[in-house]
Amino acid sequence: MAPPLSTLSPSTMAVSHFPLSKPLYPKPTSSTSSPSLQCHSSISEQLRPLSLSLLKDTPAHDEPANSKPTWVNPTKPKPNVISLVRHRKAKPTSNGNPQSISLNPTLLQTLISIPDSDKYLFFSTLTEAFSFPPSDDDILFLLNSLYRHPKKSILLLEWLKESSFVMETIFYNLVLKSLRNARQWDQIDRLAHEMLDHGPQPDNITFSTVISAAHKCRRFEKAIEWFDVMYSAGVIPDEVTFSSILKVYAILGKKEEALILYERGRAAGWKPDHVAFSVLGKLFGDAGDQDGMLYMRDEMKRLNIVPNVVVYNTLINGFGRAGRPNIAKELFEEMCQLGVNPDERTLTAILKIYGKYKRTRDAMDICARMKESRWPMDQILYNTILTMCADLGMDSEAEKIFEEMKQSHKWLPDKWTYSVMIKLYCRTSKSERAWQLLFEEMPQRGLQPDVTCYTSLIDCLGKEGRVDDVVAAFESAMETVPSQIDDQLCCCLLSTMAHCKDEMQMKAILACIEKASPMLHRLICMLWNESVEFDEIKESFRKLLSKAPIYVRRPYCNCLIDMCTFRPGFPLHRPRELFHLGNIYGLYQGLQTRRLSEWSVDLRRLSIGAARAALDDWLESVAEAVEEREGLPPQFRVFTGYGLDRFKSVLPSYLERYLSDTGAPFHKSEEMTGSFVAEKADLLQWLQSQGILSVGVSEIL
DNA sequence: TTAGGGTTAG
Repeated sequence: MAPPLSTLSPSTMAVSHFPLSKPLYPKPTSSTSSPSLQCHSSISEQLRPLSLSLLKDTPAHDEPANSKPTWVNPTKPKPNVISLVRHRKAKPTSNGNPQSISLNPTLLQTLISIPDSDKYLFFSTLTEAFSFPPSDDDILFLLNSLYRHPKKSILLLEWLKESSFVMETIFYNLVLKSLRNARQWDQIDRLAHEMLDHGPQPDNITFSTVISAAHKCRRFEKAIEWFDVMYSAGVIPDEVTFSSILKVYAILGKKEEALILYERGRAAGWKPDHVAFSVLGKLFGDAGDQDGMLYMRDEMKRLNIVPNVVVYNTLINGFGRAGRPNIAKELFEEMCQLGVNPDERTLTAILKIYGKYKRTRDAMDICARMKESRWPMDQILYNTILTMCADLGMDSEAEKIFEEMKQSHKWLPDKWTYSVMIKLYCRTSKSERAWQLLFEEMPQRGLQPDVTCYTSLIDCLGKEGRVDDVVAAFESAMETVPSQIDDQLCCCLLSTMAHCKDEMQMKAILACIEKASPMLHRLICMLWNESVEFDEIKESFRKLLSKAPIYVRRPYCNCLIDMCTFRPGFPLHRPRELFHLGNIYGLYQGLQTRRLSEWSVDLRRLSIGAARAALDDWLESVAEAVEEREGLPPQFRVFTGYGLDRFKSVLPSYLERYLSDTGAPFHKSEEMTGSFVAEKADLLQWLQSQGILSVGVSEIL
């Protein structure tokens, strides 16, 4: 008998019944940061008692953790959360016509050529083709062949019903698959309900297909709904259905729900397979949750499951995303030692990580082994190697690979390749070459540049102060990829404004911004207007940020501060107002540090205007601390960073000049490159001389 | 596609 829905429904079994105020496994403290695959067994140990307390209404499960899963005795009560036996695929037998007739070879083509709307012709063609009831094999052949013709699949099903054929679940399942391929959710939902109401009885495959169809049609709520329906219909999901629904939880970021479902399955004796582990691995990896991934590894060890290539790929990607290149490397070497051959995706994952974390030696090692071991290659991997060279500053190697691709018959450069090369040339300020690739070579090869190509070029041209060329590149982007114009490109336009020489140039960029983002244009007009007050700016800025992706929010704020700092005409208080807003929205966390021996401000990752605002803000906070009679350290430090190339040295040079021009008593630190220090007495006296500090310094010193 | 589930690039 099916268990009551209230105890099994995933929507109720998760958060509503078991609110989790704490994570399911403990996070390591910041002092224990050494990455090791061996030291985390305690996580699962600590998870175990918690899981048992959560799972009171599941069948008793008193075996040791490392015993093999066991539900093999059919006299024991069947687990009611997950069926441990996978649904058996068996051909239907009820239509009593075991011998397949040889189908007219032209029948299929005839059926496909009939217009979808001509139901009469479709039916009469079928009736004519079969002088006696068709065999199940014939029907299955036709349904499989009509996979890419969903409307015809439905018509065939209707003809079978009208012909009083005994309908089998498998026929419906095949039609559902055809509809899933065509992403026709409403039809799928209708057909599945028809099965529930009138038969044939939906089985595990029906529900798995419906759930994965909801996933593919991005109707995630429907996937969860049908998982509930499955239990209420008395069909117990097996491991395939479990993986399908876990995948849906993963996409929705419902980590707790996924883990609780997983634990319930485990408590019922389920031994998850590679697919389930790769779904969980992706879930944890996307969340940057390394403890989750390590817990998963422990689980696999306990169950004596050696990860396959897909699980390794998932974990390597996940640890790369979580900022743990050493663990990713350990996993890669482990799989090679175990004889699990890396595939294209594995190599893509590990080389991406080595590029991102500047692991040149490791990257070269992999490239050498790729040649020796004849590891596989594909287009994405080829482009990833190119990206890696660019990330590692190996520009001449990147150019060599690019030229090889142009000569190649197999791995021709695509728009991704060009995007990498354009970015590389823009980074090294070779805007002419980037321009040539975008406007000449790509069209010659029939490649349509995407927005990232334009964004790289506009950013570079803007930094070089080539405003007319920025406008020309933007106009081209508006013409070719108008729907792709995004916040990142808007940011580059904003940043160009700070480099405008005159009002005419500024108006030209403003006109671009108006076309790209009317919302941003409105905010700029408000910032310009002295009579617009802080609260109005705040609301307009909030609207802009809330629709922008997270990674663009801080650059947006930086660029707006730069514009208000360096363009004449903006009210003088705007930069500090915007910096204050940036703080309110959490864009500038962790800039200031207070230790007993030293207070400091880190300006290294800010734009010039934002750095100036942050420095002024910090100096004021020091003055406030003095006025509040807080204990002060003997020394104060400003981190400005140091730049080796033209672009990276702009901020440190500016800040050095700014500190010097204001007469602030900061001098270059000898023991820490890229920072300036001041003694307490000198700084307080200067703060008082500038009117920033109102109390008398002699009282304090 | 051969009745159902998994992993790659700015």
